[in-house]
Amino acid sequence: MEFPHKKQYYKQAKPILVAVDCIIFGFNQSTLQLLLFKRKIAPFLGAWSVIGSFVQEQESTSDAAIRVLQEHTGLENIFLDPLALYSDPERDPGARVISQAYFSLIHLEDEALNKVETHQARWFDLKDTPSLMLDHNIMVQDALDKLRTKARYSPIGFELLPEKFTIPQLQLLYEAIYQKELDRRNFRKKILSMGLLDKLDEKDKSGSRKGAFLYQFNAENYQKMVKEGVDFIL
Amino acid sequence: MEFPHKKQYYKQAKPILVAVDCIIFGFNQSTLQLLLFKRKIAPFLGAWSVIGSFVQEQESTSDAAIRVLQEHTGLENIFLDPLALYSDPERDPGARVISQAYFSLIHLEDEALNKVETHQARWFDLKDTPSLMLDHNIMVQDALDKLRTKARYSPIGFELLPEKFTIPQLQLLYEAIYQKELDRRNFRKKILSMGLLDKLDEKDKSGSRKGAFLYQFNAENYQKMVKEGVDFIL
DNA sequence: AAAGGTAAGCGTTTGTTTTACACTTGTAAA
DNA sequence: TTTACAAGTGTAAAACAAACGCTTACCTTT
Repeated sequence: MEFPHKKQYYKQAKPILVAVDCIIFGFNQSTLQLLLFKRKIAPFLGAWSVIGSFVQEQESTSDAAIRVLQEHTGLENIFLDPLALYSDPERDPGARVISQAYFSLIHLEDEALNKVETHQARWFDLKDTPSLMLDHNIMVQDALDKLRTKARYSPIGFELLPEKFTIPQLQLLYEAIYQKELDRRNFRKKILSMGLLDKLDEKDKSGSRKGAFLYQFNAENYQKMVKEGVDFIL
Repeated sequence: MEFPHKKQYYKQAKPILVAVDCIIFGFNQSTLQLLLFKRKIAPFLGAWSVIGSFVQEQESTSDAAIRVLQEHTGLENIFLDPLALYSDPERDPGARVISQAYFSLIHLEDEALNKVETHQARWFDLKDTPSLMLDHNIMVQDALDKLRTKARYSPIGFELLPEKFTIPQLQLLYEAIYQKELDRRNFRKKILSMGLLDKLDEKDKSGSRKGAFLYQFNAENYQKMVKEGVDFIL
């Protein structure tokens, strides 16, 4: 079916500015980090905010989110999860703007750290986050809630760690997400029983004299589990 | 802070038409039902679609969803859960329109049934759903997936049943959602152990000679559970 | 008035998962 | 070669889930 004259339909409706905002979490040693940058346009010029942009005419909101992440941080191939649409008519005093928020988790390796810093973005320890403009504080809180929920039924941890990681590292991450301590032995047992980790021959000795074996996430098995509808509750 | 001249900001950005669509599920005896209506504007005049509308200048998307549900069905005080934002530039050949979908569950009592039918909307058995316009088929599928997921960690069942209901009724509902049979005795045990049901003195004798006791959902206990972070996995 | 049929409701047994906690191992530094 | 310390293994008790047999209430049929 062809619609050569798009403009003829929906004349009575009033268009609205649409933006995307990305709440990006990273994990470093034992703390969650949040990616922020200094706003470059008025109003709120110079205020801290999460990374965002307006949605252009020929892109979906997820395309826009991918684009803006690339523009502001140089990062690519990052998985973005829709968080919520923020649409209060009064949320932005600059204009009627609705914003689709996305959230994402990334490996905090040296590369990611450096790329980001050369693009006017900055990592903050989640506990030292400055006050953000507009409703961005709420977005971050919502993203945290969603992160915790999501961590219960999806192997989210692996998105936040480097390709090779140790079990104690993985545990620290879950402890940071849930904000509570877990039993070392039970954690190991449970996570290994899922069959999602491939043990490597290498050890990481940065954490102890003995050193801890490195593991890799087995994405193939994970796909199988998802297909079979298996739960991933930690 | 005052911004008397809203128009001066964000000049470079291009506004987009924003719509809401509501995927409304009901439950009747033992089958899930879907609320649809015949579209009244071009393009796709006369096609079956879920209930929707454009978002107006001074309302949030959730306000718009509540409004449109009221306008099309006469129903009020319905809980609407955000589903997803559909933003593909090509999704509507009539214009660039993005749509925030909501989904909701309602009690299928006589009142709701009748109200709806006098407002040009119609209930379909989920299995007999006609093909829908645009991406509405996808929305319905996404809503179903979300319904199943949500049913795992939230006492969603109670939204779909009348105020007073029997345990066998509740079980039929869960069986319709999960599409599989559950053990009568274990279901009863588990659901009662949660402390979310208040037993009444009345019986409903429509289903059997013996009759089944009616129960009510205890919203207060549920709030407590949510606050304490307890899971509700069925 | 008694017998029969049927869904509602209750309890027990068995197997699995979670929790709690004690002990052993490997390695760099003293 | 001893020490310190995180990494890693094992096990018993408790809680939970799955499977399934039996009893109860009440209408219908005879």
